[in-house]
Parts: sequence; structure tokens; C-alpha cells
Amino acid sequence: MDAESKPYHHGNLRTALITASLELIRAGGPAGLTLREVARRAGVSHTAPYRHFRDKDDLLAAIAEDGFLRLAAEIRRASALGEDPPMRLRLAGIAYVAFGFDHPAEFDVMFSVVPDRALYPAAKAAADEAFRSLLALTEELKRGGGLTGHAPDVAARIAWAHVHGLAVLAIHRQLAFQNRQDLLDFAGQSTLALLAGLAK
Amino acid sequence: MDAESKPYHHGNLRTALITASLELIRAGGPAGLTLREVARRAGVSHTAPYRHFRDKDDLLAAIAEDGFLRLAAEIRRASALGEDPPMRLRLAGIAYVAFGFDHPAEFDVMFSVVPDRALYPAAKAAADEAFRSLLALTEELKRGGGLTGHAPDVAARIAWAHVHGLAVLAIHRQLAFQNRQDLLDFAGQSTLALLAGLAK
DNA sequence: CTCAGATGTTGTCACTGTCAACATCAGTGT
DNA sequence: ACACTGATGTTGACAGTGACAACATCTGAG
Repeated sequence: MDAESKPYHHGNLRTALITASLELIRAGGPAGLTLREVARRAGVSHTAPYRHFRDKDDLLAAIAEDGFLRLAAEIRRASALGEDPPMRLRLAGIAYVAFGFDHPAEFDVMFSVVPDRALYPAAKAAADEAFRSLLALTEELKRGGGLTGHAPDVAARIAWAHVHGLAVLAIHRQLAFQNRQDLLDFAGQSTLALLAGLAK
Repeated sequence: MDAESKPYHHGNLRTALITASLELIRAGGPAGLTLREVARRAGVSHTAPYRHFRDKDDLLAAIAEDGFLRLAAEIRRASALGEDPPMRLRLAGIAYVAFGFDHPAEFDVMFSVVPDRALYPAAKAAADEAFRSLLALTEELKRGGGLTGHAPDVAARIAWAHVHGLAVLAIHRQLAFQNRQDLLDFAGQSTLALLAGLAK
């Protein structure tokens, strides 16, 4: 085929659809996402997406899954740079907030758009993996003596809620930060305070 | 008019529309909200809502405003029961989480559905009032010596993010609580740890 | 080299948000 | 007492949407 003619098959539609979806959500929020517009951007007919996703929610679940996998990777990457357990947990928390700030569209989809995660096992599994990355760090903290009075899984949920709230509020501009660095500095302070409290 | 005939004017449409909207969101999430279905439930034609709300977002903003006002009231009510500043702040935090758990539909709308709060001054004012209720408590905490190393407004934002994350994750069933009381107990533990950290 | 399954298209349907034009009512000024 | 004006509600229309069914095209396993 020459450069002008389009092949009947796209070749990489599924990925292209996810990419286009993220663009749309970034531009107009979750409400700005339209299967037909997604198809248009991928240069494909308005029902082509149904060959790759059962319905709109299924597409959102795929985006969420992808997001969780990348979040988990990001947490592990960042925490590995820390020199002791408290520092590793803090770096993980800051990475979480940074991920939310850097990928607000994915983040929104990951936590609020998908209706019932139980219906989307792949997305659920990815979310669980992200949580386990955090849990591993509180378990390590416990062993290192930096955690008294709380079980590691309790501490993991506390820490998760903490950074999650920060990320959500920052994304929706409730916290009036000027820039990314201000937010991350704030996350650093905030997680430090929480760690002090968890240590006793 | 007798009981069967409908008057031409509804009499209390605005309120009825908000009530019906909340029912719909509770049942089917924000995506389940449809202006036409709302109108149907209020027993009114499909364009009647436009006499009370500029468009769908305007209706959502009204729901958000109402929610923030009730949240602020709830925070003040609960915190007034505490005997010292740390306890008052803790009770406020628990009340925040309880509000999210008890009114998940409103909560969702308040924080994620309204696209740009700046366009809806009434909703923004209500949100600011809720935040000020929290800020008053951290200022009091500072005066009482329960807050070192952070300015009251920083502490207020940290506390807000903390309980907000808890509420959001609980609403979306990420935290696997069996019931309301488990969640509130958890919020109690969690805010205690944070307060300890903020005290130094 | 065939042909079955995977991938993409056309056409259609019920439903949605919104607008314009019109109908009815409630209350105020005289 | 009463007319009239603004507030409230209705009818009808339009373009855009998610989803389905029927059909077209391609690809690779045997």
C-alpha cells in the first residue's frame, strides 16, 4: 500500500484507542470521552472500538488497568531510591502524588469512573498489585521498628488514604499549589508528619 | 384542584429536581444522572429543568453547593462535642469521613463532577466555608500548643487531604470495611496517628 | 491454498442535552 | 376588580451518542 491509502485493518487499534481516549479525557474530563470521537481520532468507523472493548466501561477499565500497572511500577522505582524503610515509604508516597499530578486523566478513571471494579478482574488485579507495593513497604517499616501500634496492613491503608487525598485534591485544584514542586514538597512534609505519628 | 389533577405549576420543582438527581446518582453513579429522567421523576416535561438550571452542570453545581453547606454544618456540629483542640479536630475529621460514607452521591458530585468550580461561585463559596471550619480548628490547635512545625493552614490542608482520601477510598470500596463503624474506628485511629505527628 | 475467525464498516434505533416557540399561571400596580 | 408581565411549564425539533445487527475484508493456521 502507498502512504495515502488506508489499509483495511488498522494494525494497532486497541492501543490507538486508549491513547486517543486519554487525550480526550485530558482535554474535556471524563465527560468529554466519546466512543465515536475516539474512533474518529483513530481514523476508524464509529463501531470499530467494539471489536476491542465490550462497551465504553470496558475501555475505561482497560485505561484503569494500564494506569495501575504504571503506578505500581512508579512506586517501586521511586521507593528503591530510599536508604531506610521510612524514607522508602515516603518516596513511595511522594511518587503516588506525583503520578496523580502527572497523569490526572488516568487517575480520574482509575478511581472514579469505573463503576464496579469486580466486573473487571484485570483492573482489579492491577490495583491490588499497586497496593501490595505499598504494603511491602509498611511491612518492612514494621520490621525496622518504625511502626508501633498499627499492623502493617492498617498502616498501609492509612498511608494510602493520606497520599490519595493529597493527589485527588491537587488534581481538582483544591489546594492552590503554584506548581508541581510545591505540591511534592507539601507531600514530603505531610508524609513526614504521618510517619512520625505512626512511629508513635 | 383535586388530588388526581396536576396543577400547571409544580410548586417546588427546584428542590424536587435535586432530590430526584440524588436518587439517580445513588442508584447508577454520576453517569446514571439524566436530565430527562430527573424531569420524569418530578412528573414534569423534559425541558422544565431548564427553568431552574442553566444546564446539567448547573444542576450538579447546585447539588455540590448544598452538599458543602451540609458538610460544613456537620463538621461544626461534631467538633463542638470535643473537649480539647486535638479532640475537636479529630471529631471533625471523623465527621468528614462519615459524611462521605453517608452521602456518597453528593460527595462524588462535590469533588469530581463539577468541571470548573470557578464558574459556580455559590458552590465555591460553600466549599470555602467548609474548609474554613477545618482551618478554625487547626488555628485553635496551634494556640493550644498541639501543633509545632507547621502553619495552621498547612496543617488544615494536610488534615483535609488525609480524611478526604479516607472518604474517597471508602466510598469506592477500596478499603474493604465491613460497615460504617469499622470505617469510623479506622478514621479515629488514623487521625490520632496524624495528630501525634503534627504535634511533633 | 482455503476458509474460519478476527477485524472493520454501514445502517439503524432509542435516548440524551439543548434550543426555539408557545401555553399557563400568579401576583403586583392601579 | 382586573389587566398584564414575568415566572414557570410544554411541545417539537435537532444533532450527537452508545449499542446492536448484518455485512465486508483480511489474515494466518492447517
